[in-house]
Amino acid sequence: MDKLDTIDVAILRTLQEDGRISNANLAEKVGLSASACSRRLDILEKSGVIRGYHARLSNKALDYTMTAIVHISLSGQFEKTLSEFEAAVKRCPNVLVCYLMSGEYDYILRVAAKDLQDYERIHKEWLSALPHVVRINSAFALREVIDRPNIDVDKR
Amino acid sequence: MDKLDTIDVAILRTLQEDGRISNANLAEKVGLSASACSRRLDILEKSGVIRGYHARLSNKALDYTMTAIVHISLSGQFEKTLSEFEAAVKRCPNVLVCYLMSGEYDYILRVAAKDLQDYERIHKEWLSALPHVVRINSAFALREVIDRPNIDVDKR
DNA sequence: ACGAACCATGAAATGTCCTTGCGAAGTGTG
DNA sequence: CACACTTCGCAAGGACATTTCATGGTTCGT
Repeated sequence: MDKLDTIDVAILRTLQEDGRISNANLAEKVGLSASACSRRLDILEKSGVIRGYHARLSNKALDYTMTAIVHISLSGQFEKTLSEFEAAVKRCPNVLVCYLMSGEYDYILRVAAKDLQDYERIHKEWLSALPHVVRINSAFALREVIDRPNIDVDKR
Repeated sequence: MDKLDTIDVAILRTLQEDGRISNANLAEKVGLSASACSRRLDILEKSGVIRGYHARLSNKALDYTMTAIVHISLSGQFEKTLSEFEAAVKRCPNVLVCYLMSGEYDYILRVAAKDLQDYERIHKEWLSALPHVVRINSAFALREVIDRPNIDVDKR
């Protein structure tokens, strides 16, 4: 993808807000004909600027009301240690986010659980079983203040 | 929404993976006629189980390659203190996630930046300006190991 | 300046899709 | 059994997506 012009950004911004808008409505919003809009969208998808479309589900409706932030330290920073840990953590379905970090802890995880009892199970079955871990620190989210899927494209 | 049956879960799982699939293809995948599928989808959307559809953009393509995790402590836990802080943090477009937490820090933020210089600007213009803050701790993500939009619906 | 190559566009056409109405089949209850 | 209730599939009409094609604008090199 060479570069994004004003219309591309408008398309991205619109699809960020409503990923299921029809091509016809999208075209009208960004001031293009349907055909031109369809072609540009095709390019944006194929070039990788748009990585996919996803339904955002209500965790509440799915009974996942609890979010835990878990800080983890490993016994070393060797590449083998890291990759073994990462392979294991990827297998846990309750881990939604995992970053290798600079700073005090090596990894930060966001874990979804149904309730405290469910988290206890996850901690026992998954987190405790992760290799090379020397320290785990769990904290629980009391309230979700912000949860944006992406940064607003306007601000790029 | 009363409860989700097997077909509902199949619909949700499919839309989580491909939020822009046509109703006809979706119907075929879950083993329903297009009309029945369209009606069920309508119910799932209106009842709030599906909170929206969003295009997932390439942060790389948008030049947002840097992720910072910011821990923040406030001077108190009074409701007024919290709500003033939250109102302010919501205005910063670079803050993608913000949780009120139990534990050592009061809030955890995920912040998107273009590079270290951009983060310095965000820190100066936004984070330092947040009210009631007594401690800020920034750590940077070296690698994104996992980034799932939702928990896999199968595992509920 | 001129023409060729290139690119993005809008209009039109065609095939597909979405939604609504309708009747039928299944389920639970009095 | 009879009734209410729900969900289904089918069909039809209108909306939509995508391809084709001709046009206008821009960028080159001569």
